[in-house]
Amino acid sequence: MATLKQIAIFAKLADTGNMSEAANALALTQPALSQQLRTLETSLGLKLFERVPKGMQLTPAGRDLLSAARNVQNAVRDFDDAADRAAERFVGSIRFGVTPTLGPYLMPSVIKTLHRRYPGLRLYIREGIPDQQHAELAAGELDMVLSPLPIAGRGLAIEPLFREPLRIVVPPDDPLNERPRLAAADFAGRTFLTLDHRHHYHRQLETICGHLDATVLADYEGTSLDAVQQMVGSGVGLAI
Amino acid sequence: MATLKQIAIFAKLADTGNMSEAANALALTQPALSQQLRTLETSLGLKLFERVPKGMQLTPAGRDLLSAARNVQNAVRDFDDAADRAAERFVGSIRFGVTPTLGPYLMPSVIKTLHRRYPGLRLYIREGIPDQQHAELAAGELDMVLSPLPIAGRGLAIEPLFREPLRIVVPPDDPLNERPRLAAADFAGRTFLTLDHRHHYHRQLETICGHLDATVLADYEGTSLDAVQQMVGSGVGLAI
DNA sequence: CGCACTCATAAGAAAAGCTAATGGGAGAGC
DNA sequence: GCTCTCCCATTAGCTTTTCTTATGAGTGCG
Repeated sequence: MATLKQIAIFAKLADTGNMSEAANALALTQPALSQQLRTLETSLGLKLFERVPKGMQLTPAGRDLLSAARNVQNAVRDFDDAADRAAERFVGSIRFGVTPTLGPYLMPSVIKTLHRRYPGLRLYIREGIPDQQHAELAAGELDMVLSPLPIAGRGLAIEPLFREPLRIVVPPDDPLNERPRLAAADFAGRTFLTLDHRHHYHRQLETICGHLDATVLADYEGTSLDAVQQMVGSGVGLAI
Repeated sequence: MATLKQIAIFAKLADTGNMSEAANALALTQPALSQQLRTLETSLGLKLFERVPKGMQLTPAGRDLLSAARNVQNAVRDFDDAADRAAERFVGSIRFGVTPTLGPYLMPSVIKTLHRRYPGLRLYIREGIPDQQHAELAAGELDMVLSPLPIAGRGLAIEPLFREPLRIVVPPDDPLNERPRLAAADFAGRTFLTLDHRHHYHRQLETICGHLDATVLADYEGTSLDAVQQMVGSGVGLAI
């Protein structure tokens, strides 16, 4: 029997035409998505996608099924909405903590959507260090938090939203740009910029630099990724 | 996140108002259904049913959600139907083996439904002993089989449909009818009627009679449950 | 001819789900 | 008023499913 997850995978894959991309968008890994798709195709008894070298392409049968799949997703969304209304969630105020590494990029559209769908909702958004916000969450000073995983959750409801690959930021005149492919050794001795050291991001970076024989620049700890990127542009160091 | 199984449980429970009954109809046990319902109510953040002494009664919130739940089920059914059409299943002929213990009671409505929804389908129905039909299935002489579980499946696709409790059949003038409650010892020395000994049902009965210190009547092996019931009525023995 | 991008597969680990057994509470009947 | 009976809830252990990490294999491109 088809599951909701399989239907979500089917729909997202039809949108992206790319397994890895669809998997990231659904907070899964590519093999997990591959398996689920195979399970779905087997249980339906038909092939939904043609595997072409550059990705996945809907078969005629897949095209026929896609609208039915979206209908299912809409029906589920309506169900959830009805539950939200019945529980009278999304009225009153919600105190929402976001991390500076994600907030500036996601919140604008989130705020817009929430305002449109829940006019009775007042949203208080506060940026801050994840660890501190987790403490505030536990203390009841925040209602929810948008934060990088993993989180040590003690009684928290955690919902993975998506996965996102890390990328290295290199200034335009850097010799690394000449290299066709980068290996770990290429970064030996280089310096990386970071955010405030209490960020999850900072600890990740230290781990990575340990593997790379690179150092973390201690002088400056920015609070926004944009600032860090600017500094990379002026040649102070690299960033991730 | 709500799952399709939880939505099915919600809907069936609203129909029956009784957990055990809903569980049987969904081929589950009562605790499994109870857990899933609790998970659903928790994740929705609201109580769907009021637990009253005589069963489960929809709350106002539950009533609001019920139609949305049915919409989801309809959307899924449409999806499956679209898959069936795309795969061109249900055209041509299907050879369908049924066991005599289930066939006479289920097939009439099944046949009607299939004819209505798939006019292009020709259905050949054959009654027979489960073991023999399993062999025919493996040999490609049958396409599908309706049969009691469990089945030793070697490459078969098995779909549990429902659970059904066993009941004891006692003739009207039997002293057992006087007893308010029956214990295993009450059946010591009694005789039970059975079907053909190759039925799964027969083996079940032998196991049960072993526990009860009762005997299985060897003289007659009927082929239909109705016949057995008739014989119980004429005082030949008991049945299950 | 190797590189870079796909998706598929395998093995081990983690999580979810199920069953069987049991408990507890509220009516119904004697 | 007491017991019986019919509910649903809970627990513990097991089975099944699902995920992740690591790896393979095919195809177009420079």
